[in-house]
Amino acid sequence: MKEESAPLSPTELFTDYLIRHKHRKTPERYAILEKIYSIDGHFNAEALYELMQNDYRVSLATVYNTLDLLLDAALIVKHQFDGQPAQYEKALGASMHNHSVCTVCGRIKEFTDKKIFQAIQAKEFANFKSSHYSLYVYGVCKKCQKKKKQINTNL
Amino acid sequence: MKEESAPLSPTELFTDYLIRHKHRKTPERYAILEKIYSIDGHFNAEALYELMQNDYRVSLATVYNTLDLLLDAALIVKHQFDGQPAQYEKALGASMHNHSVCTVCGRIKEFTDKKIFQAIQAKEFANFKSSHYSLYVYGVCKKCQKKKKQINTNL
DNA sequence: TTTGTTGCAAAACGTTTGCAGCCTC
DNA sequence: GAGGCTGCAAACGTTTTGCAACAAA
Repeated sequence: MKEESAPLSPTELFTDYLIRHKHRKTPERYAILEKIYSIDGHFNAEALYELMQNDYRVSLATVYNTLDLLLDAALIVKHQFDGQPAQYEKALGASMHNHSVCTVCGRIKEFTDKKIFQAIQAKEFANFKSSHYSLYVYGVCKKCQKKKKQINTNL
Repeated sequence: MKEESAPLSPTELFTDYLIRHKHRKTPERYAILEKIYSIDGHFNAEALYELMQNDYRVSLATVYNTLDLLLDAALIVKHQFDGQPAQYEKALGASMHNHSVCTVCGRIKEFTDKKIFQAIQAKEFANFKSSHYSLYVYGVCKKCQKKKKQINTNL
């Protein structure tokens, strides 16, 4: 059985990145990466920091430092939803998805759409090498539609 | 000449919104709206505040307050690019555009694409009434591609 | 007259930074 | 052994808040 182009694990990719950029391979960094890849869905720096306290204790500063490295290594993705602190999620193993954001309650849901994906993938830039994208569709969720209707009726 | 469905001006729409939501029609709010609609492209709260000092003086708190109202009234759009303070832009009269963001230098450019636009417009949600969207394509701009190449070569 | 809005300054918040000691290389 | 990395706490910059005075309704 041939093994050409076996997919590299997040850890292997991170090691690769650290070596290439002449950064040190500290236990803190690997502990954070592992924790992140055990999380499904979004998380923020603070929440990750709290989670870490249970097993491998690291400072919040190191969490931020490592998140920056992982971002640069394209192992995680960062989202900045309105009033909230920055949200992160793993970049590997998760399906490519978009986000719908309720402008009233802030609720965020994920969705996928083949046509949208293809249209964006097909886009060619003259002076720009694109790597990934974030699409946020804003609107009002079902729950909040009711509330809004009341306001408009009461005018 | 018939005049059915004459397009309402930002000011008219704002008045409408304020009345509907039982908010007061203060001169500060209209001054801010007017200033915003005189700006082409992005701006942040601080920059808007500075600009206002020249004609109608308002406090920074009022700027933030009014930006929130205009956001809710869908008269402006808000963007949260990475390290930067929140960026705003008028929602009416501007062409629907997307943003490409260089992950190295942070440079942001606008672009339009009919197919992407149509694909997103066509998307139907089961429990969500969409109103607008933001698409951020991340990658590396030409200038920064050179720098990166150097790093990877030097490894 | 009532009460939402303003300006001001202080506080809050997420994130970054400076520095001494530590640990990878 | 040298220099990058860590933890800690203090600093930072943006945004929010509390409050007294003001003004729209």
